[in-house]
Amino acid sequence: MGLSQKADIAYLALRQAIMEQALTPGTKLPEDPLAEQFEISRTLVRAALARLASEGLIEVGNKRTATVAQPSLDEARAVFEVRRCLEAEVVRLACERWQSAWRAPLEAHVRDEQAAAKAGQANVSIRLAGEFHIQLARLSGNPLLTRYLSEVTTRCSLILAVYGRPHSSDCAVTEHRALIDAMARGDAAKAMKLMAEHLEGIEARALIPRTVRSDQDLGSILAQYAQAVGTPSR
Amino acid sequence: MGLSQKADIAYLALRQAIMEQALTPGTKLPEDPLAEQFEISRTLVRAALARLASEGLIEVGNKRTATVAQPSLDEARAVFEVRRCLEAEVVRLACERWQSAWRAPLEAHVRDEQAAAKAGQANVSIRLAGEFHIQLARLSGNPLLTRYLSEVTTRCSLILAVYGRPHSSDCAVTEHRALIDAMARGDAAKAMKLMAEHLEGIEARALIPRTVRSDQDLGSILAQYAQAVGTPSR
DNA sequence: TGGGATTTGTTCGTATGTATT
DNA sequence: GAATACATACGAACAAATCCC
Repeated sequence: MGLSQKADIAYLALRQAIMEQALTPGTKLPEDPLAEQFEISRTLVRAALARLASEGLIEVGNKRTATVAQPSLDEARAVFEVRRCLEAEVVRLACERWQSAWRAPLEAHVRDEQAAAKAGQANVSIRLAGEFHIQLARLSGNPLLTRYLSEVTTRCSLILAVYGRPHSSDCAVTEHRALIDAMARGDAAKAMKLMAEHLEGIEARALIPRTVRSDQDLGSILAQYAQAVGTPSR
Repeated sequence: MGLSQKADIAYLALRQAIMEQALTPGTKLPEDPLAEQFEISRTLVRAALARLASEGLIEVGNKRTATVAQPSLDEARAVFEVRRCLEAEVVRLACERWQSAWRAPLEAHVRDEQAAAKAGQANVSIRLAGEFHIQLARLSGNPLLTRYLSEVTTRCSLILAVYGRPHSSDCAVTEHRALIDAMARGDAAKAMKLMAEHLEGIEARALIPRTVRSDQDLGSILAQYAQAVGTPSR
């Protein structure tokens, strides 16, 4: 929204690359290479970068080359705090408005997560885990809530890239299954409790500092994300 | 943030004009007049508009002139739903981290609200009422929570412009005072209850449809907002 | 319906600031 | 520490689409 078609592709590709930790925190994102990679002008690149910056995924400003953000511990805690609050509301609303037809697609998603985990595709696994929560948010029927949750979820992926254990699969698949069960039973209290514990687990795993890599080869990384980033998330 | 100094001024001025309902929903915002008004180029105007659009305050896209947004009833309900959730968290955290030094500034703000209300300055009154909630959010110590709450609060002002009673002062001053008292006493439960009722009242007043005006004179309206929009809100 | 004026989308060139040798 | 190279910020101009009469 607000971005043109082509700029949207660049935005989505970069966003997904960051989510999957293909672009690690600290990586520089110069406008010219990005423009060439996506075959758009710098103007559109700037629009995409501006949006990523507004969502806290990259750091820009003052004639400095944009870089993938490296959230501080304080920022990380703030993001998790807001996420707990939003996820609780999501679960509450999803339970309240639950429809039996919702169960199958959620379970299918969890199966995908499991498949990715078994296949050892850590990056895909991380992305799918995040998307599960976004799927849930959609069930709330509230587009704004969905947008906010989408933002904090993506930032959590980034935080895990900085502070999390390498290859720790973001969410335990079994916890997602338990959540679905509780919601399908209409047990809102249980579902909210499960979600709270689930997030607690993620946050605990996320607060183990480790060293960061930097300065990778942009072209080879983005090539695979440039094409067919799928349907816009909203 | 992300916007240059001059673009920031345009953003803040437009935002405040929308908050104070000086620019009513449906008003067109052509880029050229704005550029002239703020003495910046269209590039910077576009940056400011993009940000306003991302916050749901204006509608853009599809080669159409940007207009002040006219939230639908569904959107309005969604915004209030998220606001209830965020405000509850704000109050909870503000109580948890309460410091006695916070009381005086809050009470000073409420006095300003009262003065504006007595002076019959409906627009200033609406803005101050919104800013009280943003002040509260800052006390949570969570910048992300503050940003989100700031966004929904501003959108609520817009919603009141579309659906609210004319000149209904957004928040009853006495309710703000009661809220401060409860927090100062450390009575989190009471404070959260007061906030919930307070928001309920606002939402109830906001859901009375009325006709909308449109197409006003941009120049004369923006002239007063262009200068000294004060310090950036974050 | 059609045509002209207006307005947006986009590109590209220049100036300015930063980082590095 | 100064100079060079590089990347970004900004603005002017062009083309395409829309709106209005």
